[in-house]
Amino acid sequence: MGSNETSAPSNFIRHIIDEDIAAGKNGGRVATRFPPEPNGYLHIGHAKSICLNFGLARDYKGTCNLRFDDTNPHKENMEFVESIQNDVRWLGFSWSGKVYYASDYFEQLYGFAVELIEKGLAYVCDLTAEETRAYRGTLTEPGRDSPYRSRSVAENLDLFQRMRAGEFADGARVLRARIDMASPNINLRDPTLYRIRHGVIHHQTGAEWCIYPMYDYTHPISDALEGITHSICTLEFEDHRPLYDWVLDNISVPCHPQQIEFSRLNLQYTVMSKRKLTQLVDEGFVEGWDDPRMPTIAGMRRRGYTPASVRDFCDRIGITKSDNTVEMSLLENCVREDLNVNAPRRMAVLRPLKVVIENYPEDQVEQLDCANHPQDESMGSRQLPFCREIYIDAEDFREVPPPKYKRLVAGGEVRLRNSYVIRCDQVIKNAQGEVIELRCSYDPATLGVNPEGRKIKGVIHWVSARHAVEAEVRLYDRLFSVPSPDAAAAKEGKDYKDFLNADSLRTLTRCYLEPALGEAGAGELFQFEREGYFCLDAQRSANGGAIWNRTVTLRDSWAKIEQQGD
RNA sequence: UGGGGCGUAGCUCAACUGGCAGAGCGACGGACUCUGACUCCGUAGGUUCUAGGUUCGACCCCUAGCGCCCCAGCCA
Repeated sequence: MGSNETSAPSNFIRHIIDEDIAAGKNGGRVATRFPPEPNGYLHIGHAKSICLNFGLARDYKGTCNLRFDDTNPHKENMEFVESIQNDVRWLGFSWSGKVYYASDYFEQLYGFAVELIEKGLAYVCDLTAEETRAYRGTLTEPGRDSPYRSRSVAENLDLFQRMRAGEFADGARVLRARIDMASPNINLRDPTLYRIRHGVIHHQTGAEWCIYPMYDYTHPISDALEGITHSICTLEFEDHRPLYDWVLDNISVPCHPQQIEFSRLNLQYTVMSKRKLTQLVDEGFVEGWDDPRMPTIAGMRRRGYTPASVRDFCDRIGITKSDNTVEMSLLENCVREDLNVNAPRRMAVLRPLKVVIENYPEDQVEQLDCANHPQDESMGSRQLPFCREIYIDAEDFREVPPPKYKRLVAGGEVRLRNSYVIRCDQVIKNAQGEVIELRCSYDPATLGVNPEGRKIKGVIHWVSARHAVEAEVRLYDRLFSVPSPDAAAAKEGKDYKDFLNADSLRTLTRCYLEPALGEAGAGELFQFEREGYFCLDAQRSANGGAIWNRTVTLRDSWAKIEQQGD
């Protein structure tokens, strides 16, 4: 849990709630709900909604229900039901009471439909889907009444009962609200309330029903039945609010929740629609819903994001009604800020270059005591073996250094982090002229102290070649090569998948880690000094070795300097 | 050419409902440093979508435009 779990920043929804409380509305009670459909994994956009709804309950001493909006069994399943609960819990929230399902209300929903029929406000319509569309009219032209609109109450009651009894085939009839086919709001042109779906096994209700209620009908009633006070959803449902209110105004429910809409989150260099994420998974563009490149909660967890960092992010982006696309750097800042404080330091060499310290005794090994965190003594220390052969990162040596380079160069000196100062005496190359090994010498007087009379500017990380543990390291980059894949696709007449970043995953094998990392457990996070933050994957590599996922790099001002030099 | 929304710094959001337009992130510069990290200090960046109007005074109120998003599932 985060260190400073205060209440979230204010926003227009909190203003509304403040006013409601001041006015004594709902007896000062605040009840929200998070209503996902179990047809996919939760993503960072859902996290925004979760933090909002559960955060409201937390800050106003109210309640927040977890309710599955499970009215379309064709697309839903238990894997999603379970992953969603998992992800909400992981984010650090607990729902009030039991887990709710819209399907819990199927019987009541049916009863309210009968009530609407009896009031002459709903009718069974025999139009096909195509005919219904044709009768609906267009954005600029009104629709026409269905020929079945004026059926008698008795006939509607009989037909609806027989729909439930399974007498009619899929698509043969639907139950529709009787509102206004000429409404400028298309959602009010006699929307469908129930459709027939034979042969699907619902994950909660099995084969009990062959008619299923629609979202627009189910949602307001579920909210009212649960005594929700503020029903918060995203902007695209704004047009549906009159229908939400119409349903509640015309049936006998105990209360009338207020629907409030806010804008969904867009994040640069990724996509957020469940349809697209499903496609990336199903068509194998990523390894699964929890692929660390995915903007899913499961993916971010596997990548090494912490719950606190995700919550912090959600607090910082705010809640408004404006369309928005948040920069990836904000998300990255949130993880770095958390991990900088909480992740123990370790050393790992990702692109090994052998270094032999020729003046160090062949059979000697020193155990160096190293702080686990430079600013936090309470994190303790660990032993780090040092010997004659070590590995450094190939990037930390240049035969011909670029300007401002302050790592190891031929004939130059550098500080080995937590250890001695060494000087490069000889560069050994293979037949192709590639540097394959360095011969160095160390200054025994530089352990824990700076050398006399000269300033060593560079500090590089290293591991003992004799003691290192080997591992696979996966470096992740943005999933897409453009900030807004959807916009780019639309503009260039391509598919969003055409903008997938081919280098979003770089796998490094034969990386060498300091021995202490050999004892890490799955999910553990460390800062590999000078490289970034890394998380041990629960999976093992093909040869049974450890896999470390890079959560995020360290901020890298050298990369900028280097780029400017080019 | 219907209906519903939204326009404040590069990005995301504030601005006590009419009283000197701010913050976080990012960018740039510097200090410090056994992580080119962290931390610290500083700088730049605004016609508040535009044009009128009301007012002593407008991001806020009024009028007219402009731009962008959403809606024609028996999806949610």
